[in-house]
Amino acid sequence: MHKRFDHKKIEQRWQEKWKQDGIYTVGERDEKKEKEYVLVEWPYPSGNLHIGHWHAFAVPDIYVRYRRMNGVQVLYPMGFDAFGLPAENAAIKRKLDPRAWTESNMLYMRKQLDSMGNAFSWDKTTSSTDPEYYKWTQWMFTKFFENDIAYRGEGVVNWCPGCHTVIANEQVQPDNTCERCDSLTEKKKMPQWMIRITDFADELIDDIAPLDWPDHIKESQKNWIGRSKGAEINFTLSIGETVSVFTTRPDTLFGATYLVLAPEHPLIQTNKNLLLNWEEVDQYIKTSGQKAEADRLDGTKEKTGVKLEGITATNPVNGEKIPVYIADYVLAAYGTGAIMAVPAHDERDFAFAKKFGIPVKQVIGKICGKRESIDKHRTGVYGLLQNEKGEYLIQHFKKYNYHWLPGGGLETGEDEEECLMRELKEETGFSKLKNISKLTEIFLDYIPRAGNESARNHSIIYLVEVDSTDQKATSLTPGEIEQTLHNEWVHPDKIEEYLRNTSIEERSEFIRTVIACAQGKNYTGNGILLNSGEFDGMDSEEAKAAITEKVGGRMTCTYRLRDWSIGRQRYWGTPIPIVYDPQGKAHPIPLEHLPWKLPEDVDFTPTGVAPLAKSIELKERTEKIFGAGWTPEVETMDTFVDSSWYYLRYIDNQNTTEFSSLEAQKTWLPIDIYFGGAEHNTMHLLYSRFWLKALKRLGLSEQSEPYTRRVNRGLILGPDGNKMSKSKGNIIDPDEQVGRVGSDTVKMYLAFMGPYAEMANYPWDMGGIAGLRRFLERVNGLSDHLTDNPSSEEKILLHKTIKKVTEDIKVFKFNTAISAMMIFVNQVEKTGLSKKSYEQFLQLLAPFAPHLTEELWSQIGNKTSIHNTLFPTFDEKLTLSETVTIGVQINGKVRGQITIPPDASEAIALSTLKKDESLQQRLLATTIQKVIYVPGKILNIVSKD
RNA sequence: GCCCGGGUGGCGAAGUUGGUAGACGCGCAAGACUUAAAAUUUUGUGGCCGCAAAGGCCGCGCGGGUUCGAAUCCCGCCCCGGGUACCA
Repeated sequence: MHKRFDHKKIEQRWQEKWKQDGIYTVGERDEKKEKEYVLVEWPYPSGNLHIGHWHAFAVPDIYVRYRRMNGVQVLYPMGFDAFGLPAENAAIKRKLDPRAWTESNMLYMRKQLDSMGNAFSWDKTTSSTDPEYYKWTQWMFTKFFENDIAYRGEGVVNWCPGCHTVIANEQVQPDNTCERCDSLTEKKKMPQWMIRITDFADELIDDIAPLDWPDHIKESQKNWIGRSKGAEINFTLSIGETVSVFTTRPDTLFGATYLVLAPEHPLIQTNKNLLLNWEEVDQYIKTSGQKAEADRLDGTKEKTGVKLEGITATNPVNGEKIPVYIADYVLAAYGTGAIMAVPAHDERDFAFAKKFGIPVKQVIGKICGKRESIDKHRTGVYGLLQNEKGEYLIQHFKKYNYHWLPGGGLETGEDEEECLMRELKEETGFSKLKNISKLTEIFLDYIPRAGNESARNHSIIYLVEVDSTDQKATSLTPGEIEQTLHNEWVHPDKIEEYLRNTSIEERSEFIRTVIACAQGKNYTGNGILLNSGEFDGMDSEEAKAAITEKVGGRMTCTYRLRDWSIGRQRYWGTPIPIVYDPQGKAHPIPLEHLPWKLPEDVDFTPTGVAPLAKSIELKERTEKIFGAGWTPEVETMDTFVDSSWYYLRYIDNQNTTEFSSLEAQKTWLPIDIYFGGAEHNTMHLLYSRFWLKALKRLGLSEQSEPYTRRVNRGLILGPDGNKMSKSKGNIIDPDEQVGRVGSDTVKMYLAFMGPYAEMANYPWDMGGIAGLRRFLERVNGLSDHLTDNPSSEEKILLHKTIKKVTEDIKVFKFNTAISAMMIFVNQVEKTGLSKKSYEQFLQLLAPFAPHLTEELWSQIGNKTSIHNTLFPTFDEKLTLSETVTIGVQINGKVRGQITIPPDASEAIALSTLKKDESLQQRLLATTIQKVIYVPGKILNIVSKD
């Protein structure tokens, strides 16, 4: 029965009681219990909790409470990531003190967080802006500095010439202008505080494997680091300099037809006097300097570049003189900032070479490679043309697409081979073809035909020998090479062996490659070397090392990952704890002077000078402590630094002598589950993983991976299906919702929207939340259905429900857990339930609706909290069904159903089937050919009319 | 562009070691209660054909394939979202 309740009163009563009794206080580690560290990403105190915060914190609380009720000591801390740009912007715009603004926000948001009624471990809280926190951020930085993990280097920034300052990527508009003053911004190299994360790149990749993370997150991390193995090879320039290039494909060195330097490459500036077209080059450097990296790498845009007139390079492997270009598709920060370009085997080089008329030289051949669309050339005939050297050229003959279909090709009196030979000659222009023979045939596809039937089609590969006197077969002109670029000559023994030993799938793959070739794409895979002197016939992989060795290069790895630039010319951040002596040398600030506090006498209006440089107090403080002429570092740290170690502070937040004791780390780490948004899957996760590894290297931690498990959640959208934003006016205010329907309802609605660990988008639905409120009101009325004569069905249903809820919580499918409880309530409202079942049901619901269940729990006379009871368990025997209804299919179409025991034999299934009249009628009309019976799943009768 | 996700009724979704597609909730429709409305409650509810029942056909972004059987596996596309190194 539906029964309204006063959620405000209930929530207030129990939140106060819980606080009073401290039931969620973690305190010391209780060794009698299992531990679980559940972490959620700490919020930025923007001023108001939004509904996304509820989704992020209230829903995992279900899991936390479930684990608590399993007797686990759960750590579920919360704090604030409170440094950052918004506070500073508020300060500039509204003339507020960033600290005052931030602290009042935190105070208010703390109240809002309390309204969730979560089992937060508030006794372990911390905040990045607390001097007792950033003291340790600074201290760790000084340790990194002393151990060469942090260093003064060069980084690329967005420079706004109008504001005379560095601006964030976010402040750069799509047309590369500054959002504040509309000046055209540029990329500028500046001295920067850097962290040597690249030193840890291998560990960061290799240690991912054992983690219990979704594969796609591991994948993005690996891709972000982007380790590629390759070689560094030196090319000598005609001006006497040497350029080192990085290539992942040293095996293609014979195919290098030009060299490309990044526009920022240092050799260009040092040799500008030798360039015959310096003005043009200089102009190009300036233009590309304005482009965003993503634009430079955009494969759909036309490649740009400038030839360096007056310079050539020598290919070390064959002495060929090749031209040198600068082009912005080469990045200064990646590899050596210079590449050898092999247009035949790299798509970008190919596009560039085509545009600039540079020769294309093919040096790799292979049978299978990159997949391309097969829609246009689904089927047809493929010839392997064999030249006098005995090599094969794979050729796809489009003209014959329909040759083997009824009504195609054949002329009177011709057999298939004669027909093919005649048409091949017409198609290829080869006049002297001989000895055609069928080599293999491959099922490629079904192709639709007029009417309903489809024809299974063959693709057929013929071996066609080309007469050696046929000029065309032995010397293709450059134009023809361009045209049939990726029809590859392949060594004969390889191809025959390949075709003999491959599966249908691999042969299909082969055909697809052939099709790709016919479409004029270039080939970027591995293969067998051609046109490569003494290396001809060698396998790509083998050739990589061999060629590198021959030219005196070295095998090496390079990473897409760059060192982490952490300096910010901003006020509201952790001050970088460095002072400079009168000679300008950097010194770390010793622990006794930490926290090195943010000065307060600072004007943050952007004037082109870092805000801290304007502080007289900071300057005086520095001189007072370190001596006359000493100056402070005026940059603050990237906020990603603050959030790289907060989980270490939570577990030892009162420690005044260490950032986090080894003992605390041993006790609580690693974090068992880290809930968070997909937006943090690459950078934050990588930075914080790095941080722990760096600490370990310095002996400050014994751990090497912080997060055992990572779970991403989806995104809550506005009721209109769009992302919530002020301008769209579709923001759902959680306070308003909680005031209207209560915290339990909001929490359960968020949990009910969809599976939690799924990165989907969920629009807010006002009707949907009303449904959850109704459910809770029915739960509130459930005590009216108590009966002294419970049925056995009721008990079975309860145990099935416990089982379902338990299993679903473990995999964060709170939506289906709730649905199971709804089914339970729907049923027992009709049939009644025992007091014992009622109690167990409340316990089952307690993690989802902590306030209401606590209230009802006390109403039936319990004196202690429901949240300190043990979660119900189920009896497996009671959850097993005696019968199951399965579908009956006839030729794969569902025609009825039968009810039989789950483990019934096929004979029983069939005899049951015979009792069903309408099914029996159908079967009598046909001849049964085959019976497929999967117990508990399906009975399928395959028959023929 | 590149990397990583997502796409199933009017809506949120269930169902994935291939086995009755649409549980549960919302919405909608009809009935009960009520002077009336709200609330509550009962029943129905993927689409099309059919008065109805029976039944049939079609349906999981699109196009193909494998299979006795495909939302699920394979191939090729389209659309939407997140990240892209100074937003956090």
